[in-house]
Amino acid sequence: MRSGARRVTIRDVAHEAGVSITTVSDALNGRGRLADETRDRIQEVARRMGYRARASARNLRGGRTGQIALYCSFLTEVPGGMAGLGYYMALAMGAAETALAEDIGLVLLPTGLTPERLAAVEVDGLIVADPVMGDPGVRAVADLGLTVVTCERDPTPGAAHAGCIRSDHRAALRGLLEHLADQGAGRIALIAAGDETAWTQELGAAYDAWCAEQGSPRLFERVAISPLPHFTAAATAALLDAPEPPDAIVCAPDGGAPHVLRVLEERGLRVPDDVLVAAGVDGPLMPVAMPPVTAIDLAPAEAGRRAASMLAAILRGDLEPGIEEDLPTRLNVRASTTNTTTAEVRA
Amino acid sequence: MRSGARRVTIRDVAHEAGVSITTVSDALNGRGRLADETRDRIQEVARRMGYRARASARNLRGGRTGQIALYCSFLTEVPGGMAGLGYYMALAMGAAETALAEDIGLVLLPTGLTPERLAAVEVDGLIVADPVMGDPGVRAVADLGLTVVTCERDPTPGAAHAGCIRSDHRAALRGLLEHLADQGAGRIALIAAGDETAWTQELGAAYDAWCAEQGSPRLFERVAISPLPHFTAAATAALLDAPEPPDAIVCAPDGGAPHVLRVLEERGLRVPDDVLVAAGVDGPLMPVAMPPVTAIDLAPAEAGRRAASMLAAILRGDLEPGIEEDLPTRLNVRASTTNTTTAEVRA
DNA sequence: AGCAGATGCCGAAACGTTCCTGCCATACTG
DNA sequence: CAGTATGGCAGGAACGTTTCGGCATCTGCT
Repeated sequence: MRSGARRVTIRDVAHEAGVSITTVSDALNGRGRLADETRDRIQEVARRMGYRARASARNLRGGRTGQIALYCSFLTEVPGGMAGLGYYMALAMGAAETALAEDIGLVLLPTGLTPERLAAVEVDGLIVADPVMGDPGVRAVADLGLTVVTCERDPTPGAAHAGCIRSDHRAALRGLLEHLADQGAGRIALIAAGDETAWTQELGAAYDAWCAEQGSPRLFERVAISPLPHFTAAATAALLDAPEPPDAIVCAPDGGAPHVLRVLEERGLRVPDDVLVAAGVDGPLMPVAMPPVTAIDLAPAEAGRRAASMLAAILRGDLEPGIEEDLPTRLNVRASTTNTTTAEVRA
Repeated sequence: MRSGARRVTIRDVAHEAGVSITTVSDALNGRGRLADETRDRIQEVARRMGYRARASARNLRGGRTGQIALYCSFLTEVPGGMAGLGYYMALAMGAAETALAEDIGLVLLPTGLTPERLAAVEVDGLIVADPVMGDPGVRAVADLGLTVVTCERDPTPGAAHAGCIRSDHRAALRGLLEHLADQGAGRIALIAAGDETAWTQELGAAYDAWCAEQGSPRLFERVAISPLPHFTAAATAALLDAPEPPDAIVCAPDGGAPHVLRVLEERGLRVPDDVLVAAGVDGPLMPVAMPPVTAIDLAPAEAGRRAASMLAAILRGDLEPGIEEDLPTRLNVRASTTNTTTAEVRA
């Protein structure tokens, strides 16, 4: 407990090094005109004394806050706010990791924040995960002039943010559909949430394109995201009760696939023998389901890392606003869509 | 985009109200000696102008940061860092919500932080979720004099923090064991992680006490937390292969129960008819497993809220350090431990 | 009237940075 | 050799807030 030891300030360093405060600041921040020898010496002294610039002073002077926030837009749509938690936690951890490495704090914004409350948060920028079309909170912070980087495009008409990390979900779904077709499926059904996010929109578009191209039937069920178990089960039942039921079911929403499995089991249908099942979002549930479920790995931690990195670069001025970055996804093939092997395969 | 509009400062309010800066500060913070009429008038002016004290200035002056951090100690033990994500996300959201209501930002600390890096984070206090015995990061911040509130006690010998939110896991496990006994189980096995956290320690102690008291056999398997699927399956197999296998299995680690179910299914054992199964941590997986799994609801969101609230109160000086608060848990009984009904029951 | 204490408000320092400006050398130019 | 550029550093204002101490004015009391 050496809390009595007063924190070392820039003044202490200047005194110790026998130079002025200005010189110390310039030396540490790489500004000004200094002799290399002086710069090195001051950096050494600062390191030895354990000096760290105080964030509040720097921010006060610079008009910044040194903080970015993470706002999970899609989560607010869920009354309980508790769907896809694993996905968002992974994203948050990735973002926190990268932000901290840049000396930026990642503050977590809870779900269900009013736009006013959201606008009152003191941050330099915002990462919006899965922006929902027309989210009033996102609009509020954008109107405020806050720098925003989204994970997935903002489907709101006219919305333009500083940056975006996105994946090619059309290609990803297409890859999955091709895999299912390879395994012999001809009547592939898709269960997806409404079209509030770019992700769900792209899935729907890719599915429609595939059906048109292959001349295969369009077996598409939209489900509300909450309560997921009930709606997913109902959608599955509806698909199975149709005159010509599917021989493969892709369940897009995070955590929905187990409910599909349950309904199939109740009806005595075997997976993958009678029906193939795949999930749109990989997560801890998928490899442990019975059978393990083929799923698209959206790499949420990497998305968080890249979003934080991009936001930091834009705030620093190293990157022009208005950019997009592509994040590759991966198809994790598991037993639910293959009977030749139960081992996990990378595709 | 009215980012051009300069932010309104205390000086603007003072000028508008025709008083000094000091008077405005006193009026808004409830300090100083002011006529009630003056105080009300200034507050009204400030409200009308949309004034909010700038955090960095306040913090610079006050020597605070206005931030608290959340550190998930148990997560660092997992190489992938990805176990129990749902639990921690719920906790984080609860904490963020309450912190923000107190005008405190909750900054998320990523897993795998070195103690030095952790100590360099600028915050007034720290919430440590599930402190692991001897966590060097926790020790580092405690030595620094940071105020720490833990969720669950810190099992490290000699560790004493400012506050603690804890649940009576002995009673909770005892309640579960009694429920299982009521359902006819006589040979109840426990699968739990090592004894690094207070939670796992209490579970072990409660289980031992129960066995001794009931004279029932002690069927206790400790599993490493990662990779959970493999170890849980192995532990289940070991229990079943014993000369006298259990008729009920309690799987404590978050997300472990489905693996128990899988092994049972592979062996042709029916749940709950042949073996009862229960989980130590409720979560989104449990109600959707096949069959739905009875589990102890640890109320992580509420734990987060209370921890943030307690930490804020201590930092404010409204609460003496050294307190503990009890958080009740709830047993969610589901089909995996009852054949009379499949509906979820509250106990 | 004179004095003590209470009441109501204000001036200015301080928190720790960053950065604009200025000063003094020295080197270079014509 | 005067004039000018440039390298190397320091002074000090500014960021917006809190807070200590102080200055009036007013009230009540002797």
